[in-house]
Amino acid sequence: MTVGGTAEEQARARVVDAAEELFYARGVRAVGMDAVRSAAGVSLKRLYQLFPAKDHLVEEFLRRRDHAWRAALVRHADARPTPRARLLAVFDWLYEWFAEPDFRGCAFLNCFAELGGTSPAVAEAARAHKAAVRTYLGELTAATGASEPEPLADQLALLAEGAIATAAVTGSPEPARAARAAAQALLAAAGVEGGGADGPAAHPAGPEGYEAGAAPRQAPANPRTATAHTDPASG
Amino acid sequence: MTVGGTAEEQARARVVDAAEELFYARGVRAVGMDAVRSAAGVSLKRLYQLFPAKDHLVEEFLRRRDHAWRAALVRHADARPTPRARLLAVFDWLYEWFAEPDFRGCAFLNCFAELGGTSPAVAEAARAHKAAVRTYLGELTAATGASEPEPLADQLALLAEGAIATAAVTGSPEPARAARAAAQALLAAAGVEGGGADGPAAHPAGPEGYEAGAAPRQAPANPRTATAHTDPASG
DNA sequence: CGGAACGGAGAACGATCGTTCTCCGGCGCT
DNA sequence: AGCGCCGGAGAACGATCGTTCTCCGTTCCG
Repeated sequence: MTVGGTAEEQARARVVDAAEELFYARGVRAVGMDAVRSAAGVSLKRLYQLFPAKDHLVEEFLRRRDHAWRAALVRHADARPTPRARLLAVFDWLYEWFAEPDFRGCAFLNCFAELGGTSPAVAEAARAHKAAVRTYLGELTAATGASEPEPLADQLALLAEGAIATAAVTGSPEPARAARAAAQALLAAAGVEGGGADGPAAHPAGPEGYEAGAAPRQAPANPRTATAHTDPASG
Repeated sequence: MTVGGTAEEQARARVVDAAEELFYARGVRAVGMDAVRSAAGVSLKRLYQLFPAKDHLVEEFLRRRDHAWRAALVRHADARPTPRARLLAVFDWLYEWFAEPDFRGCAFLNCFAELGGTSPAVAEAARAHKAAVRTYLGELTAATGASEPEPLADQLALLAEGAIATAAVTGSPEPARAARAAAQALLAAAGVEGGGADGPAAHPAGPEGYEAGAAPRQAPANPRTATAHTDPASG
């Protein structure tokens, strides 16, 4: 990890990696700059050369997380052959994410809860992230040919959001299953039916049509702690 | 507000009122004990007599919020005549709550995000609150006579949870409407249909059958900042 | 009326945190 | 070799926070 690039880029990457892990696991305010420093293995002086204030580091953390998280989601979903399968794959991906041992909910929701009341920048980052995800779901929904895709996408977004929050507090990945089932019902009610089998609901990802090519691959989806499966990058 | 009871009880109530408002608006760690002290109008000495540590105050805040929030929800929903109307009324009540000017999401989710990673007590409080809400939705769902009430209740709970989170970050109460529509679709798919009109979806509460009697009224649902409507107690 | 217990106001203390500064060893250049 | 610069390690500083302590006016009881 963090190979290539100038020394400064490597240092930045290591710092943001460390910050991401610590901030996500314990919350922003519970993590001191010194903890980031020692986890990243840089000197305090260098840390402040790279990020003149903790706020900058937090914003960079959120920026990176947004890119990596959405890229991983898109990569997983866009590998499916049909629009309906892509939508349902979103919930399969959530299941994998929830099952990761260090899953602790949505980093944006967490930061919003902690800092959104006092930091407009964090509030805006959370809002932008959620809007981007909602936009992606809107595209997937429109592609299904549903009669009214926008309200349906709103509803599917709520299911995903609720699953994330519920999985976080309960510690169980099951909410992803329930959300998937609900999404299926809502799609059916909107006239979007699956061919025969519904694809893999019981286990992670099906073997059908990976590398379908449409994935934007916007961010490198950092290989830190690279997990075996398609790496939900824990956003 | 906070009339009756011994002086100690009044002081406790004022302190928890102040803490609730401050913790909810700004987050727990962003609020010092001194801010609670001056907002509650008690001396620091008395504050520490009542709550020997900040953790105790946080836990009391969550305990009170859980009771008040669920009591307000139950009071609103149980006033409706049919099980199906009660379930949908949950989302109407969410709409009213989201529309309150100082709404900032679910206090339990916020505290979990901020402290759940380091405080097992807070994590457990959040888990218990969500479980209690889910149980209530389960009862309402079972009363509709739906064929498989438990999975359906899971899905409805996800919709409510997602609506709360989405309303918090977007600042709009609309997610409650989207969640209500989705709930209606899921109920219909489960064979639970409304008689004719769906009851009041466009505006707060219908005038039908208040004081239906089944409301547990477990907590006084503190009258602080008493809003005009049925007081969703901002949980 | 005297004194003792009590409560309020806020200073004080120790810890932590974000941020800056100092010191020092190593490296390149002449 | 001698000199100067850069980066690392970590001490230091000021602010804030949770918690405790001190001081002082009031009040209640004999």
